[in-house]
Amino acid sequence: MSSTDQIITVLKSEYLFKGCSDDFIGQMAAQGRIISANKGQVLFVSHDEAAYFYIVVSGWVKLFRETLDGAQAVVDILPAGHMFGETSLFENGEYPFSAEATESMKMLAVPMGLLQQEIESNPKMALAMLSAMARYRKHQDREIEHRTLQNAPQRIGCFLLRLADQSHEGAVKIHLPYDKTLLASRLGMQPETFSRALAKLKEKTGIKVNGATIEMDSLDQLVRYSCAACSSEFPCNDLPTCSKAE
Amino acid sequence: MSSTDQIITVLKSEYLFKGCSDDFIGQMAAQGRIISANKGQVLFVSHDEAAYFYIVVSGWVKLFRETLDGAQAVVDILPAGHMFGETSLFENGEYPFSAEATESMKMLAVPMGLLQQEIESNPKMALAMLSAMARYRKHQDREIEHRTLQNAPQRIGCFLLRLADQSHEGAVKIHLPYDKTLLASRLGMQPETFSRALAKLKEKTGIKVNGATIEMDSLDQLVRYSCAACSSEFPCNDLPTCSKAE
DNA sequence: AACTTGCCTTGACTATTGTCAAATGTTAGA
DNA sequence: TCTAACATTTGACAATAGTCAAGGCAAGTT
Repeated sequence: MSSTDQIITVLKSEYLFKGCSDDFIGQMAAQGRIISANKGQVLFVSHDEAAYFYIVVSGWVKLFRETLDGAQAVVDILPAGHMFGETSLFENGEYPFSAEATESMKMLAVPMGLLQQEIESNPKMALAMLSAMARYRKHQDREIEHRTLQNAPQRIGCFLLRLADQSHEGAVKIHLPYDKTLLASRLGMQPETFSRALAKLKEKTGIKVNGATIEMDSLDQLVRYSCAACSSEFPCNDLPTCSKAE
Repeated sequence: MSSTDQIITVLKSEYLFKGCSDDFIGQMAAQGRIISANKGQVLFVSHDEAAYFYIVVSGWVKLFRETLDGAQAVVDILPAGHMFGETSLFENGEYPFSAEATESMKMLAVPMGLLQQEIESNPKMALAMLSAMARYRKHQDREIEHRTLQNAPQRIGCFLLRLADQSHEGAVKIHLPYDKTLLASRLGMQPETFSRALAKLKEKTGIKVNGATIEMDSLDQLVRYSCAACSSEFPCNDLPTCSKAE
C-alpha cells in the first residue's frame, strides 16, 4: 500500500471524514504527514500555535493541562482513529491542552488550514463538524457527571463496562488498554487510590483481576455497583466516542 | 414595547443570534412564547422530547441530571440571556438534562425546528452554532479541570473572581448571584462544605463576608490562592460565557 | 544469575469532603 | 408581632482520597 493510500485509510477511520468528498480527502492525504513519537515525547504544549490537527494511527496520546506548580489534569487519552487538536479552530488558533505520547506511537498530521477552509466553504462539512462537537460535548458532560457522582471504585467499574461489549451476555474478559498509572490519571485519581479502588471493586463485585486482565462471569454485578451512581441507564447509549456511528 | 419587540430584544441578547438576519429573528419572534415559572418548577426532564429551545429572560435556571437514587449533578446554572436546550438538536431530539426554575423566572421558548432549519440551510448559522458549541466545550473543559485540581475553598475563590471585574484594580465588592445552597451545588459540593470552605477562604485570603456580600481590598490574595490550582493564568481569558463576545 | 528500572501494591498517616443532627438566622406571611 | 419554612452555620463523626515511604514484582540487561 502506498503511503498516500495508507493516509487515506487513516483519514477515513475518523468519523468526521466519513462522508467527505474524495477530493477533500485527497487534498488532506497529499498534505498530511505521518509522524512517529516515542514514549513520553511531548507533541505540543498548551498555547502552541495550532498549525496542524492530528489523527492517532497507533498507540495512545495523553491530552492534559498543567498548573504552574506541576499538578496535571488529564483531559483525555485517545486511541487509534481519534482526532485531536482540531478544536483549536475555535480557540484563537492555539492548542487548549498539551499532548504527550504514552508509548511509541504514530499519528497523522494535517494542516489546520485545510479543515478550516472546508468547514467554511462546505456546509455539509460544517454540519459534520457540529455533529462531532456535539459528540465531544456529550462525552465531557458524562465525564463531569462521573467525577461528581461516582467514587473511585465506581469510576473504574464504569470504565471497565465501557471497554466491554455491553450487548454480550455471559462471561467477560477485559484487557486494560494501558498502564494502570495512566488509567488512574485518566480517571482523575492517584495510582495508589486506583490500586486500592480496584481491590475494593473486586471485593464488591467479584471480578477477577490478574495484572491487566480482568474477568467476570457477567457484567451484572458491575452494572449494579457502578451504574447506580450514574444518571444514564445501562447499557450506556453514548458509546464509544468513535465506533458507534449515527 | 410590544410583546414581539420584547421577544426580539431577548433573542438579540443571545450571542448565537447576534449576526442573524432580521428575517430569521422575526420568524423566531413570531413563533416564540414567553413562559413564566415559579421557584422549584420543573421545566422539563431529561429525555423529554425537545420541541423547544429556551432563552432565560429573567431569573435563573438550574440544569441537572439525577441518578436513580436521587443524587443530583448540577450541569450549570444559567442567568438571563443564556440559551439552553438547543444542543438537543444533536442528541436525538431529547433533552440531555433536566431543567428547574430556581426562583420566579421567565423564559422565551422557541420551536426547535426553526433553529434546525436555519442551521441546515444557512451556512453562516451553522458556523455561528459551531462557535457557540466551541465556547460551551471550553466552558465544560474548564469545569472538569477545576473539579480535578481545585479544592472547595479554591473553587469558591475562582467563582468569585469570575464574578468580579478582573480588569479593575483596587477594592472589590461582590454580591453572590443566588443562594449559597444553590451555589454549593453549582460548585459540586455540599452546603455544609460550602459554608466551611468559605470560612477557610476568608481566613486564607482576608476577604470580608457579610451574608451574600463579599468585599476585599483587592483581588490579589484571591488570585494567589485560587489560581495556583488552575492551568490558566489570571485574568481568565474565557470569561464570561456570555457577555464577552468575540 | 544478579541487577536495574519501572510499575504496582501496601502500610501508616493526613487532608478533604460528606453525613447527620442540632442550633441559629432570615424572611414572608398570618 | 409571631411563626412556619427555609437557609445557613456548627459540631461530631465517618468515608473517601491523597501523601509519603517502603516493599514486591516483572521484564529486560549485563
